[in-house]
Amino acid sequence: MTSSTTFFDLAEICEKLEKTSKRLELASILAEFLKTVNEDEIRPTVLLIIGKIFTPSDPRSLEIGVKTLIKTILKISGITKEEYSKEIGKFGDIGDATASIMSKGIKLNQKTLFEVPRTIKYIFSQLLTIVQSTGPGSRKKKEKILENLFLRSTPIEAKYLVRIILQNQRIGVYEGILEEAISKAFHINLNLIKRANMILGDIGEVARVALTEGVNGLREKAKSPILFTPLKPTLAVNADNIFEVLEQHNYHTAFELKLDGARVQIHKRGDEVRIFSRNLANITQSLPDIVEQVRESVMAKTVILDGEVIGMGPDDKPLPFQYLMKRFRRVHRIQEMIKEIPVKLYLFDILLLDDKNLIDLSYYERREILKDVAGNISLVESLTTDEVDKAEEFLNYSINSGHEGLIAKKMDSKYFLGTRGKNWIKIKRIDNLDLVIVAADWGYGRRKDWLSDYYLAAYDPDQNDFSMVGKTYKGLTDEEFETVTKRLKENIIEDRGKTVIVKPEIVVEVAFDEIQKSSNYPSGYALRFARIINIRSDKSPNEADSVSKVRTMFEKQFEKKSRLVN
DNA sequence: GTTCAGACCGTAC
DNA sequence: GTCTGACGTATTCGG
DNA sequence: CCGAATACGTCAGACGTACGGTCTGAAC
Repeated sequence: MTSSTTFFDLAEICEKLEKTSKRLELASILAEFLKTVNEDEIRPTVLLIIGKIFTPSDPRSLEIGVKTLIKTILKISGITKEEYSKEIGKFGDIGDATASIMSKGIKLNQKTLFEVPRTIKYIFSQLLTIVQSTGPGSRKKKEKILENLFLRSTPIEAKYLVRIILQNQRIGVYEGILEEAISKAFHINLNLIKRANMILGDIGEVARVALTEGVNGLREKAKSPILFTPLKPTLAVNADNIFEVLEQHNYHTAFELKLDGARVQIHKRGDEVRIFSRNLANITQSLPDIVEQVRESVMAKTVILDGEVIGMGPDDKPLPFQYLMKRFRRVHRIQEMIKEIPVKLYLFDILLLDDKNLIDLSYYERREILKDVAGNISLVESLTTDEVDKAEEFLNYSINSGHEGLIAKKMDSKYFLGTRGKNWIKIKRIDNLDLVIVAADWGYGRRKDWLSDYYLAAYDPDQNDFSMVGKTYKGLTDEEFETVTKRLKENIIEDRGKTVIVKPEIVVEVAFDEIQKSSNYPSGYALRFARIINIRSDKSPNEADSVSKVRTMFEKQFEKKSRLVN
């Protein structure tokens, strides 16, 4: 049991996992492996497996991305950038490409390689050192550590090191499978594991507690939300129409406005307020105005609140999401920006009140409690109805008020979803345009043999040219990728490696949520959440929608939304 | 020594 | 953020 | 009535837009 596992063992397990696709098998393999890991290494091991080194307890990140990684590998291997890119294209994976280069390119010093005990803990601590180094010269320092790490890696270790650093393991295992594996390894009910993961927000810590303290320890920790430890927020699934939603919820649904902002989870004890983002990052310092408001309005001793922060114009109409982003996560010139871009908090849920756990109450009960706690902070407008027409009307009201749509919440649902599935359902309105594919990127991973990411352009009749308004890789089936790739390959004008310029010929119907101002695209506009919903074989490129139509649609958005000068 | 542009990165959606 | 496909399980269908 | 077909929920992995922050290195 105490036999220590090495990074090599972990890499081998990853290799094994990557080769299997069956979910149950994945969980079994992982469970067996977890049983061999000791108390000291269980948390690092679990976090390394999913390439998610950084959690609420280690809030900062590596700040090492593809570019830096490529740079270091080039340095230690001596190959050219072109050769590396070619290799990446061949494998459709940067990890495999790196392993290939390492196995033929680098003369490893076998002695140093095996002298160094490359335990999981060691690798983890090296990565943490990278995380913790900041300030002038930190870049260089990080690269040096990386270099050393790779110089002491076998090819297979290098492969998974690369993927861990990029937080993209692609071995078929993420938190869901991991939860199953932990459940199997330590014989603990899966729902308890899921609940603990939601409350602790750290799957590595869940595994550690499961191993060291067993069911009872886990149960104790998962009992109730912990103040100042952010918990994973419930998320909503999509639906097309209101009828479908009502059916799903047995006609016991509260519809809430879906605001286009950022999710916040607010923890408060006395005067101490902390605000967390959807991904559990602490963003308190960016929102001092919200902190102040919560301090003044919420009288409860301890409380955890769930809500949305949106940009709000002086005319009381919501601001486009882009404006909010200027405020969120900001650390400089905050006071200035508070005046420039006003932000407003709306609450819609409460998870803890005066140390009492509320997540196991029904939505309805929580909402009633929230009303009393919120003081003069606005609650998200809501409507409880079982009639399609009334809900439809409310949806129109939401859209006309400049919001995204509705979110339907099952009246009797707990905050914790367990195995039940999603009890929150969102309904949005989408727009669409007919656009032309003018270029494409080769795909990655399972899409490596397809041109799978398309540059979309609107028609400009004045210039008889096409002006780009965004990219998309979403909406096509495998079969459609196959045929579109074939067609595009015949139309290649210029081959730039990863990107290919094609003759503008294929017209696609593209759905999107919003048109944004863009400095990235020549047209000056970009589509938010673009996805292809149809291949318009019946349309020729000059029948595609025009740039001026895009502009008109962009301007039209401000009939409902607010806009700030410059 | 200071300033500034650009590359790179993480993270809201 | 959206979307597709794979897997597992629950439910319905057809002989 | 039971095995086969289908429906449904969940998970993972494809990658998009935008923004600000930090570090580096060149120009002054």
